[in-house]
Amino acid sequence: MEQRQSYHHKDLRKALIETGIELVSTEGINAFSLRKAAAACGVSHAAPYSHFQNKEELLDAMQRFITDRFSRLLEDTIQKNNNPAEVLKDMGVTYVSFFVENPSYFQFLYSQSNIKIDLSLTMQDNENYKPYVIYKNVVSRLLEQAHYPKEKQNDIIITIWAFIHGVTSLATMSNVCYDNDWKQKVLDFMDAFQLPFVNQTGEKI
Amino acid sequence: MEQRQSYHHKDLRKALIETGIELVSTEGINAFSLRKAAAACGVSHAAPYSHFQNKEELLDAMQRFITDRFSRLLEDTIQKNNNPAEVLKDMGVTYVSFFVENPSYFQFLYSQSNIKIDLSLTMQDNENYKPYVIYKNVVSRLLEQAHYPKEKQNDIIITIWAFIHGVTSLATMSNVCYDNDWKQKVLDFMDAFQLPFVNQTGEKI
DNA sequence: TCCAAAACTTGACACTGTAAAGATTAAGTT
DNA sequence: AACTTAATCTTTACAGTGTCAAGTTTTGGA
Repeated sequence: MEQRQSYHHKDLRKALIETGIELVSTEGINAFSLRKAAAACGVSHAAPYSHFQNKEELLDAMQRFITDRFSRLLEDTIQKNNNPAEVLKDMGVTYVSFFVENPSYFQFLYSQSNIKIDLSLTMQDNENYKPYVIYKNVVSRLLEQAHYPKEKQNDIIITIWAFIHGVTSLATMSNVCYDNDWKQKVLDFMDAFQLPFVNQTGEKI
Repeated sequence: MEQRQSYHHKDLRKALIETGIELVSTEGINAFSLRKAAAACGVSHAAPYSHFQNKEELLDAMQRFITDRFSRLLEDTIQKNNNPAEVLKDMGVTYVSFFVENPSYFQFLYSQSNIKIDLSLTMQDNENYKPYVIYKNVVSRLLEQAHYPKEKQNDIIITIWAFIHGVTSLATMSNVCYDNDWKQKVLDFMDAFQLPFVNQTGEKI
C-alpha cells in the first residue's frame, strides 16, 4: 500500500506494531494477518520475519504497546486525584472508558494473549501485568489506611477488579445492548459495595 | 480419521457440531478448522457445506449447542433449590463452574460469537441469550419478593451478572494465577454485597 | 421404475503462515 | 576509500485454510 523511497524501511518494527493495532481496531482481530500488515507498510510479505520470529511475536508486541498506553492512562488518573475514595472510582471509569473507546482491544488483550496476571497473595510485582499492579498498589494503600483486616485485603482487591473487568467485558461486546451508562454502573457499584475508605484526615467516607 | 461404511454419514450435521466442540475444547478455538472437523468425521473437506453455508454457521451451531447445555444446568440448579437466598449463590457457582470445567468455552461463547445479550429495561425475553433470561427471571422474582425499588432492580441484576461474568473471565484465563477458590469468591461477594433477599416466610435473611 | 433432491467427492482458487535462498543496503574495520 | 559483515528486505515455494463449481452417489417419494 504505502510507498517508500529507500530499500530499508527506517523503522519497520514500529510501523508493523502500529499498523497492526490499526488493523485490529478497525477490522477486528480475525481480519488481521501478517501479510496485510506487511502490505500496509509497503513491504514484502516476508519482511516482518526480520523483526519477529512469527505472527505471535508481533501480536505480543502489539499487546505490550497497548498495555503500556493503558498503564500510562491509569497512572495519569492516579496523579490527577489524591482523594482516596475518588481515585478508585476514577480508575474504574478509566478502565471501562479505555476499552469502550477501543472495543476490539479488550478481546485482543485478554483472550488471545500471553499476558500473565498473578492475583495470588504471594505475587511479585515484577513480571506481572502492569495495569493490575498499578491498581493493586492503589487499593492496598487505601485499605491499609483504613486498617482493613490484612487477611481480607486480597479478596476485596480481586472482587473489585473482577467486577470492573466484568462490566468492561459486557460493555465491549458489540452484541450486548444496555440503555444506561456503563461508567455510571461502575460508580454505583463502588457506592453499593460499602468500602471502608478514609480520606486524608483519617475519617471514614 | 473415522471410517464409515455407507456413502451417507447418517447425521453429519450433529457429528460436525460435536466433533467441532471437542476440537475447540482440546486444542482451542484457533486450532479449529472446517477441514479438520470434516476429516475427524471421516468425510471430505467440502462435505460440511451440505449442512452449513460457511464456517461461521457451524460455529454458531456449536455455540447454540453449548448454550443449551449451559441453560439446562442453570435450570437444574434452580429446580434443586427453592431457598431464595441460596439459589442465587448456587447459580453463580454453577456459572463459574461450568466455564472453569470447560475453559475454552468461555472465550468461544463470548468473544467469537453472534449471541445477542440485551440487558436493557425494555428487553424481550424471546430471542435473547437464554442463560441471561433464566438468571434475570430468578433475580427479578427475588427482588420483587423483597419489595426492592422497581427502578433499581435492573441495575442490581446487571451488577451481579457483571461480577459473576468478570470472575469467570479471570478464572478461565489460563495465565491468571490465584491461590484461592473462585467459587468461594462468588459466595463471598454475594455476602458482602448485602442483598435484600427474603426467605419463603417473608423475613429478611 | 424413474427422477429430482439431498448428501457427498473432487478439483480448483485465493489467501494464510512460514521457511530457504538470494538481493540490497548500512555500518564498521582496516 | 575499499572491503567485509551483518541486518534488512525480496522472491520463491509449500502446506494449510475457507469457499465455490461441477460431478457422483444415494435416498425417497411420484
